[in-house]
Amino acid sequence: MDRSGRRYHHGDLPAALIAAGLELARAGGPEAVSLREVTRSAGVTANAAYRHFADRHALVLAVAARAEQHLALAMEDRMALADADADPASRAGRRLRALGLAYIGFAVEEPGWFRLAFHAGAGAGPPDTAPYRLLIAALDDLVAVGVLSAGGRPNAAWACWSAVHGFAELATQGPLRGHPAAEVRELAEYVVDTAVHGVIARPEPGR
Amino acid sequence: MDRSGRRYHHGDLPAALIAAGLELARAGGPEAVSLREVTRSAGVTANAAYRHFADRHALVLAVAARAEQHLALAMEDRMALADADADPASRAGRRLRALGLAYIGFAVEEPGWFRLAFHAGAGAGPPDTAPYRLLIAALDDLVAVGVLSAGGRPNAAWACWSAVHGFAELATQGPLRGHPAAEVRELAEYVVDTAVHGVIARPEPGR
DNA sequence: AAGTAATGTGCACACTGTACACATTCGCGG
DNA sequence: CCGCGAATGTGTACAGTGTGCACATTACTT
Repeated sequence: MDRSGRRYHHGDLPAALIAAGLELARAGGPEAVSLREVTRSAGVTANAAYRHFADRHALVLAVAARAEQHLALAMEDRMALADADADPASRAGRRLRALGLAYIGFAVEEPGWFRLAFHAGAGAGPPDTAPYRLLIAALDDLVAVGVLSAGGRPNAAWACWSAVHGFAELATQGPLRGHPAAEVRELAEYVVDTAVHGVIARPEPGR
Repeated sequence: MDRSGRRYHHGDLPAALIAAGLELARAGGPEAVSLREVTRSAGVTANAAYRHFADRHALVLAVAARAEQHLALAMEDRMALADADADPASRAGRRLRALGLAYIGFAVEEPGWFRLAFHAGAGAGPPDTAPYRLLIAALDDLVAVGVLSAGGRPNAAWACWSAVHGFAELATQGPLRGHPAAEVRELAEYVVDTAVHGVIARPEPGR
C-alpha cells in the first residue's frame, strides 16, 4: 500500500471512516459500506477499523446515525417553510403535511441514505430518533389545536408514518422507482394529503 | 463431496434450487439465498446453478416470484372470508380491508418471504403482479359500487399500497418489530381502516 | 449406435469479514 | 528529559462468497 507522506496514526480515524461510509452509502445504500472499501477510502488497513468499531455492523450503525441526522435536518428545513400561516389549526396541518413530504423527498433524493437510516432503528423498543420526535411534535400541535384527540395521537403516528414510509419504499425500491419526478411528487402529495386527512377526520380508533 | 447414490443429472435442478432458496429465504430473507448454500442444499456443485440461472440475482428473482405467489394466495384466501355480506357497498369495503390486513399478516408471519417478494418487483414499469391485480380488482369493486370515482382509482391504489406496505415494514423491520402480536394486529386494523376510509371519503385528488 | 447438445464437476480468482501477532506512536509518571 | 504502558495501525491468514473456464458425464436426436 502506498502510504507515503501519511503518518502512522490518522488523527481521527472514526470520523474519517464514518465520512467515507456516508459517501459510499449515498451511492450504494447500506450494503455498499463495506469494511474494506471504507478503510481503503480512509487510506488505512481494513483491520484498523476494529480499533474503533466492534465489527462491520457497528460501523454501519454509526454511519446510519449520521444519515438519520440528515433526514431529520431535511424534515426540519421543509417544515420551517410551512410556518407562515395565520390560522393555527391550518398551520399545524400544513406542518404535518410538510413533514411527510420532506420524508418522501429525502427518500427520493437520497435513496442510499434513506435505506440506511431506516435500517438504523434496530432497537425494538419505542423509537427515540430525531425524525420520530418531529412527527410526534407535529401531532402534538394538532392535539393542541383541537383537531386531534390526545388519545388518538399514538395511532395517528403509526398511520402517518406507515403511509409516508410505504410510499417512500414504493418510490425508491418498488414499482414507482424510475418514474418521472413530477409524477412521483404529485402522487406523494395525494398520499400525504390522504393520510393527514384520515388522521384529523378520524381520530378515534373505530373497530 | 459425498454424492454417493446420486445420479450425475439431477432431474429437475431448477425446481430443486428454487425450493431450497425458498426455504432459506423463509428464515433469512433475500440475502440468505446464496448460490453456494442453495446448491449445497440441492446436493450439487455451486456452478451447476449457472446452467439454469444467469447469476445469483436471477435465481433470487425466481425464488421471489414464488414468494410473491404465496403472498397472492394468502391475500385471496383472506379476502374470500369477507364475502359474506349482503350490502354490496359494505362488502366491497370489507374486501379491501381484508386485502390490506392479509398483506400485513403475510409480512408479519413470513417476513423473509415478504422482503423477498417486494424486492422481486424490480421492473420499473407499471406492476403486473398477482398481488397488485388483486388490489386493482378490489378498488374496481368500489368503483362499481359507487363509493369511489373511476378517476380516483389509480391514486387510491397508491395510497392503499403505501399505507399497508409502510406498516408492514414498520412491523417487520422497523420500530414495531418484536412488539406483541396482538398490539401489532390492532394497530394494523387502525391503519388499514384509516387508509380505506381515506380512499372512499376523499376520492378526488385535492390540490 | 454415434455424435451433439445439455448438464454437472473442479479448479481458480477476486472479493468480503474477521482473528491473531506484531509494529509504531502517543501521552503520562519518574 | 526519559521510558514505559496504552492506544492505534499493519501484515498475514482463513473461511466464506460469486463467478469464469476447461473438462467430465449424461441425455437426446438422427
